[in-house]
Amino acid sequence: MRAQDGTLEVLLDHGRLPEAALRGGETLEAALGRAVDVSALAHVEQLETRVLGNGSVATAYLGLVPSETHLGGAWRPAAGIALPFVRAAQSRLRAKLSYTNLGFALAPKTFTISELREVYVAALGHDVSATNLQRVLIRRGVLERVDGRRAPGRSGGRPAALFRFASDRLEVTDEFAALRPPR
Amino acid sequence: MRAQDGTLEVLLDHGRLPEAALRGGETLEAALGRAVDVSALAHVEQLETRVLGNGSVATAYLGLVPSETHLGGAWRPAAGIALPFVRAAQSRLRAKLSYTNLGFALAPKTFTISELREVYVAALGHDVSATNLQRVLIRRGVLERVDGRRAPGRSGGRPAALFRFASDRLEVTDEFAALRPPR
DNA sequence: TCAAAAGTGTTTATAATACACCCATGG
DNA sequence: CCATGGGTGTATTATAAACACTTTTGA
Repeated sequence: MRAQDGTLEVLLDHGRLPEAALRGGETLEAALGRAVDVSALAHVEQLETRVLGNGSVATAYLGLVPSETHLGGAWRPAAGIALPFVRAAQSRLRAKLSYTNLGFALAPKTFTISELREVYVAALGHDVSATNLQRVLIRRGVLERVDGRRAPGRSGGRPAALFRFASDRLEVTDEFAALRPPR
Repeated sequence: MRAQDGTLEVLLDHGRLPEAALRGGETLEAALGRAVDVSALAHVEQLETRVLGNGSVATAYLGLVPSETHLGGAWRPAAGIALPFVRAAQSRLRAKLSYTNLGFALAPKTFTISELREVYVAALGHDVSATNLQRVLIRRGVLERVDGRRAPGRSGGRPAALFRFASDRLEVTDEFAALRPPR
């Protein structure tokens, strides 16, 4: 999946999810490597395994492509795809954006808060305040300032500060609000 | 897994996790039914699928047994078991207790807050305040009062009110504290 | 009447949202 | 100098932990 122009998209192959058959002795990840170009994926995680109608067993993965990475193929808006695996991927993504640093896998290396906001809006499917997004992620230590500023467009405006994710590996940045251990 | 006498336990079969081979065309759940008595499980969910050393593919499930349900076999404290599947199950359980009503699958049908506290302590691995546990779960609508009280023991004390879980199916009762949609 | 266990009232802490206002730039 | 987009300061809200205190029982 990727967040492009405010929309969450899925890469399809002839109208289906990309797939590859498991060869004997091989790891699941090795088979995944034949289905997609994993070098383009900033994050991969396993979803559900199910027995399909034809009796074969399928294990689905969620792979995330940063918006600056080019990965050719038929990208389609995730909202229009009713496959259970795609639903599962969307809901997993939405949840993890809330309590981990997973945004790193969708955003470019450096970005303005406005650009990051657009990524979160695409993935979460609801509006996000740039002001609060910045403060939450800074407080959690997920975002870092980067030198320089983005020049404003033709219509003016204050130049935007640049940020990056402090880590490019999945980290749980926040415990759940409820039932945390006593001090 | 089950929470028994303040300890989280795993059911083993000859020192291993119970397992069954998948027969052609069969669902994964059907195979699961040959590995364990699923009628004793109040909740089942899939964990990870991995290729084992011998080249076979294994899909692990987490099944929860209420503490009042008798399910014979070799129950062992989960803390002493280093298997990756068991670790994954524990951490999944801990997380879901925080933001869902999953406690219904470990607790008896009706219980006092003290008894429920013991279940949560076993599963979470840290102390839990009965006072706050009650208030959080009541506020969320997860717990309901039940008529009657539990008589105190020999040493006296106020009789405890009885409660039950409002639902016996998994429900997400609380959004994550962060990044929730605007009103 | 005292110890034990259960439960309530109230304060405190934390972390998010909401919103008014200030800053920097292009035309 | 004003429209535009970026950013900060501060108030409000939500939710849970902490803790003092009250209730109800057995002996």
